[in-house]
Amino acid sequence: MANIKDVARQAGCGIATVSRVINKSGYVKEETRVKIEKVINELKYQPNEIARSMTRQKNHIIAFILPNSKHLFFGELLYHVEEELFDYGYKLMLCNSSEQLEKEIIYLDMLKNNRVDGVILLTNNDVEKYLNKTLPIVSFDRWFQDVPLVASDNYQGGILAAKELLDKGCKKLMFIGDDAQGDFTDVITDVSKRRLGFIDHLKSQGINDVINLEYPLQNYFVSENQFEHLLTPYPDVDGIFCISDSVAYTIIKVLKSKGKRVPEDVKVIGYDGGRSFNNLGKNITSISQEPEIIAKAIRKLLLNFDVNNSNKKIIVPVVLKKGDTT
Amino acid sequence: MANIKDVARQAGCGIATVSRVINKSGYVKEETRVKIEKVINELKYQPNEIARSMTRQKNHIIAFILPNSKHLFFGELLYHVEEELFDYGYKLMLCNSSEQLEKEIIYLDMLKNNRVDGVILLTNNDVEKYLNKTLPIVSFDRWFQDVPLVASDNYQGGILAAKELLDKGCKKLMFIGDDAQGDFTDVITDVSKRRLGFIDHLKSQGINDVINLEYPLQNYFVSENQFEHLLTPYPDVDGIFCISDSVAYTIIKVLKSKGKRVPEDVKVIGYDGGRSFNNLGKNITSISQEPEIIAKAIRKLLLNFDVNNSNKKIIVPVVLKKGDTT
DNA sequence: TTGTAAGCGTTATCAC
DNA sequence: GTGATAACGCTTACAA
Repeated sequence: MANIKDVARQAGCGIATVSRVINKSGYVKEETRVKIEKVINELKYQPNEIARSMTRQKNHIIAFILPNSKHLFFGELLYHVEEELFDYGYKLMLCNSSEQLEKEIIYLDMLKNNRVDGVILLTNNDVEKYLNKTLPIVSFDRWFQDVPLVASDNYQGGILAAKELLDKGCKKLMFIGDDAQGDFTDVITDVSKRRLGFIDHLKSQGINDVINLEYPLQNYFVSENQFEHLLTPYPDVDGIFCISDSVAYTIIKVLKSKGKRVPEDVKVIGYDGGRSFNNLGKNITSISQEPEIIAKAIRKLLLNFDVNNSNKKIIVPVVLKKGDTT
Repeated sequence: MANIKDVARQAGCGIATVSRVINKSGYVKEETRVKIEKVINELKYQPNEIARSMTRQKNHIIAFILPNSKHLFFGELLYHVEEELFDYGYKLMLCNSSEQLEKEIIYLDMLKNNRVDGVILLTNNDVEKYLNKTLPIVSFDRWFQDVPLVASDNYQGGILAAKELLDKGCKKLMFIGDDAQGDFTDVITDVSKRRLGFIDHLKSQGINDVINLEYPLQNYFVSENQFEHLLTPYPDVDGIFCISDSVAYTIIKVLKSKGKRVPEDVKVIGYDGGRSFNNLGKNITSISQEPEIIAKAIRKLLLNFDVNNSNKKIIVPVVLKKGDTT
């Protein structure tokens, strides 16, 4: 494979001039430029990106640390993030953490040694003390000290869900989620505002007896058994707002197994847009966040990263998408 | 950030010795080794991977070119491939092609310049002439000249589907897919063996009037309208084998809209394992391929790549997973 | 406007 | 066992 020296030799000039041509930097006489471009084509020369990274000490790669790519919302987000970065000349390195703190730590370390240009972080773990403050990092949905944040308007999502359930005449309401309200972890997740918005709005309407359920973080996979157990004490609930579509889906199955009809007996709302579960049966009514818009926000924060202004936030809007479960 | 020179200076030795210690290569006196390791810890030294890549002219990164990460099966495959590579010390670069040949070509070029260690290719496009034969490549489900292949046992999958439909008493059978049988593309996809296995088995049972439908490649997203149109001429079909779960799902919706009951009136089988569509309603009966096993096969072929033996194949087994649609 | 040369941080060769 | 030193292929002063 031809290198910059070959081009210089063939074109009868110095390598610096070739470099100037490739990078369109500095002055080059039109005549030499043409000559060099000709040689570049003949030799099919293309600059070695590793060598370029060597001088920059950056490799134009952005790493995305996330639990997995198996859940639809993550897969979607991943897709749009990659597209967005591609448009800006960056490549994406995928780092599945499987929600394990240890793996996140290993990755964070590795990424530093690899001199990636930045990291996107999506986690429920308390990685705060492992974050290298020199490396540009953007977090999604979880708040860390001095780390820029992108989140959907979780609070508003909670309000929208509350309104919908009230509209549909629900009397006995419940919130259920693993959104890390201090009982089980110290990480501050923006996601917990779904719960807050929900409860606050109901309070504002004079409803104070919301059943407020929390269960431990579970790597996003929850069993029916677990929910069965949680729901049993509340047979008269008729409206449930779930932290995610995935939870809503499981809850609906549990309700069915208990002989409840959805939405006739109990109305259920999820979060994420319902796209993952609009399949053979019902569509879930869901608070929808747009992965494409989130991806753009992340890219914006990451590529304009500034150490002195690292507490920026972008909150992306949400809407209620009516399905068949309310 | 400390570099190898700092360590050498601090330890009072040459950088070559430090290098030997880091890489556990060559002889180093126990005493010096201990001394150097001590300094490494003190300075929190970690080798710069870009510099390492510079000498190797390889960066320990494997790229995965695939249509997208939004479809569950792709998301799953991606997840397991990343895990598998991680275990072997490689990182994964995600390259969404959105099924566009142009984007695949750009990526192939880019990856060459980035000196990735290898590429995993999942495409329906005819990229054959853009494949750099010096770069280790493994293809999934599509056959290219001199490119190692991993595929599920598509032919066997077809047979299993045929058997199941016959077992369940179907009389009028149909195959439907975009599996590139020459009418619309030149790429040879292993996937088309699903069709072959299905039809061959039925023939062996004396059934020769299988309705054999093909439609153009569609970036994996197909509309109900399209299928509605395709199915209309065949109102008496009572057993359909679909190229994928995604297609099966849409077909089922179309059948329902036509007033057919599944599985009472028509039985439907998908391909991929049914995991994507086991949601609020029925589970799809499906031929299941295990992404985890596929990931291992890909890793094996890729990391043991040998130019002189580039026509290796690994066929991974499939099973029929009974759902509610047959 | 152009060329020389000094990095960038490793690994690997080759004397000692 | 160990240490100079030459690659690896580029960018970027600095000099001309």
